[in-house]
Amino acid sequence: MALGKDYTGQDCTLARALEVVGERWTLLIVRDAFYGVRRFSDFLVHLDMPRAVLSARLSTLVEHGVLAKEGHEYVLTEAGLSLWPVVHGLACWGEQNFGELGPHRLFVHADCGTRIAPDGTCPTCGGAPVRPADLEIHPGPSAGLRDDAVSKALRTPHRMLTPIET
Amino acid sequence: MALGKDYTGQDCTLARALEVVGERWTLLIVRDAFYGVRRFSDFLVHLDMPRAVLSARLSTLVEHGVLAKEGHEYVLTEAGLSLWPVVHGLACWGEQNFGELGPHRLFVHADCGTRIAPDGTCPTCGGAPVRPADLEIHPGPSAGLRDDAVSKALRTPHRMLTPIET
DNA sequence: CTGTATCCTTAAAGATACTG
DNA sequence: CAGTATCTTTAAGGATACAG
Repeated sequence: MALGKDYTGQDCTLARALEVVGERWTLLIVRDAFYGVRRFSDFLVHLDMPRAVLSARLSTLVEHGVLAKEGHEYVLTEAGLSLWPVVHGLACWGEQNFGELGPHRLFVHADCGTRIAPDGTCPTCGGAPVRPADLEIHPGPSAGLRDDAVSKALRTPHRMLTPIET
Repeated sequence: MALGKDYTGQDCTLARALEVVGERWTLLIVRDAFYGVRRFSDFLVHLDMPRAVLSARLSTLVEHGVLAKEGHEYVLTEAGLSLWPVVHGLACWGEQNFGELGPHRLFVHADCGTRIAPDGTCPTCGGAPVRPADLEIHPGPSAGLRDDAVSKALRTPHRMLTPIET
C-alpha cells in the first residue's frame, strides 16, 4: 500500500482497523496464523513474499497486539483471534463470487464434523459461532498444487491453530 | 497498494477476495456505499481522496460486480451487499481494539430499535443476521466533527442504503 | 533460522489542470 | 457534476547480500 497508510481524516473505526490489517499481505499472514503457521520461515515460504516485507508486517501486527511473539514464534492474541469472522467471511465471499472450482480449504466443526456456514456458525449445532480452536482444516475441491512444506501440511486434515510441523 | 496487486501464487479464495477489495480505499468506498453514498462527488468529498484513485477504484468495483453503475450512481450489487458482514465485522473489530471513545456510527435494527451485535445479528430478535436494508444509522458517542455534506448527512439518523441527499 | 541492510524498480498516491 | 490527463513524489515491493 503506497503512500500514507494512515487514512488521515477518516475518523472511523473501519479506517483504524484498516491501518492495522489493511495493508498488502497482512490478512494473508493472519490467515496463516489461524492455520497454525508460527515461524518466520514458514510464513516466508508459504506466502512467497519478500522477507523484509514479512518482517515489517509481523512487527506492526505485534505492535498492535494482533500477534504476540513467544520466542521465535508468532501466535495470535485475543485481538487476533477475534479477527476470525472477518478473515473467514472474506474468504467465503471470495469463494462465492470468484471461486469457480470450489474452496481450497474446508472448515469443519470438530465436534460434529459438519462444514461451517459462511457466517462462521455451525448449521447442525445451532446458530452459535464456532471458535477457530474448534475447527478442523480439510483440503477442498481445488486444493492447491504447491509443494512447499506448509502447503503440504495444510493438505493434511488437522486442527486449526496448532503449530504446523514442517 | 504498490506493485502487483495480484497475489500471484496465492491460490486461495481469500487472496482472490483481496485482489478485489484489498486495495487502499476500496473498503471505505464500499462502506460509504452501504451508508447510502452513490455519487462520485460525494465519495470524493467524504473520503477526501484523489479523484483519479476514486475513479480507478470505482471502475474495478464495477468490473468485479461489487457495484453497478446506474446512470451516474454507483449502487451495491448482490455481491456487494453480501460484503456487509466483512465491513461491519472489521469496523467492530477496530472499535473494540482501537476505539477509545466508542464508535462513530451505531447500527440499529430498524424493526426493534436495538443495536446489532458485532457479528451482525440482533440480540433481541434471535440470532438471525440482520440485512443492511433493515438497519438504521445513528450517530455514535464519538461522531465526527467533519463538516462536509455527507458527514453532516450521516449525523442524521437515517435508513441504510438509501441515497444521501447532499 | 531469524532477521537487517542495501539497492533498484515500479507503480500507487497525490496534486493540479483540463474536458465532456 | 463526472470524470480523464499529466506530472511529481514517495514508499512499497522485490532481489540479494550480510549478520546475530
